[in-house]
Amino acid sequence: MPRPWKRLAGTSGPDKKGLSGKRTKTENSNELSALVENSNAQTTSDSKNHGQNLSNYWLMKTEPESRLEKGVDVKFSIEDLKAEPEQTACWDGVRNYQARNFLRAMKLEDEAFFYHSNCKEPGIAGLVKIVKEAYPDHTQFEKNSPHYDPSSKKDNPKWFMVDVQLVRKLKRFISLAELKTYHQAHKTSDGPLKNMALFTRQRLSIQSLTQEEFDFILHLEEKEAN
DNA sequence: GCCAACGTTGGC
DNA sequence: GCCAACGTTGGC
Repeated sequence: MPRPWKRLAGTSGPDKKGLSGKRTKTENSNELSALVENSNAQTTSDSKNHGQNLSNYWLMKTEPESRLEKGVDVKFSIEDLKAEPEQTACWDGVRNYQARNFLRAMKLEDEAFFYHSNCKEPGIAGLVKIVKEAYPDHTQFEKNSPHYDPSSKKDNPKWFMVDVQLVRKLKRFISLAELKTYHQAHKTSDGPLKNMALFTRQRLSIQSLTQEEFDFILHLEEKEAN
């Protein structure tokens, strides 16, 4: 899959409109995954939201260090997001169906962890929220974009993006190494991170989290780093 | 529709 | 920079 990064919001004026997410407190992520996972559905199956207002939780990977792809720097760190107008950016460049389907399942105000990948210190740097639901990713039509997709047609776009806004940086950086320690421990203790997608769906750039996973990770910022 | 070859992701 | 994991492609 393509990279997760995104790039500026400038090109796409974020707007807001709204709705709320859903999520039942049971296995959400699993059921959500089941709904969303492999379908290539094109139409925006308008949200399967039974009128609940439960939120979904996500993890979105981005590369905080410079790397050129087709001559274009794909770097996008939490500091880059912070520097954007309204601290908002569009999340372009996702070129994997499963990740795309998650993007399309995101609802306004859903929260996501902002994850730094492919870098010196991988891990969760901050919290963002969805401020614009899925709409076509314009970079798929741009020949000079590293994410140009000649097979995608304007009247039937393949790839989508959302806009995210910084909520805040976490009080401390939560490294992949730390999360992995918990993941390993939880596999035997039946703890909240035992099935975390970061470890079980290694290469997925957009992942969904259960409420338990989200809450557990968020509470880690209050503790000392291991 | 199988599956080998190939390309990408991303930690280390 | 290496390379394991795993998604995608395309021949058959």
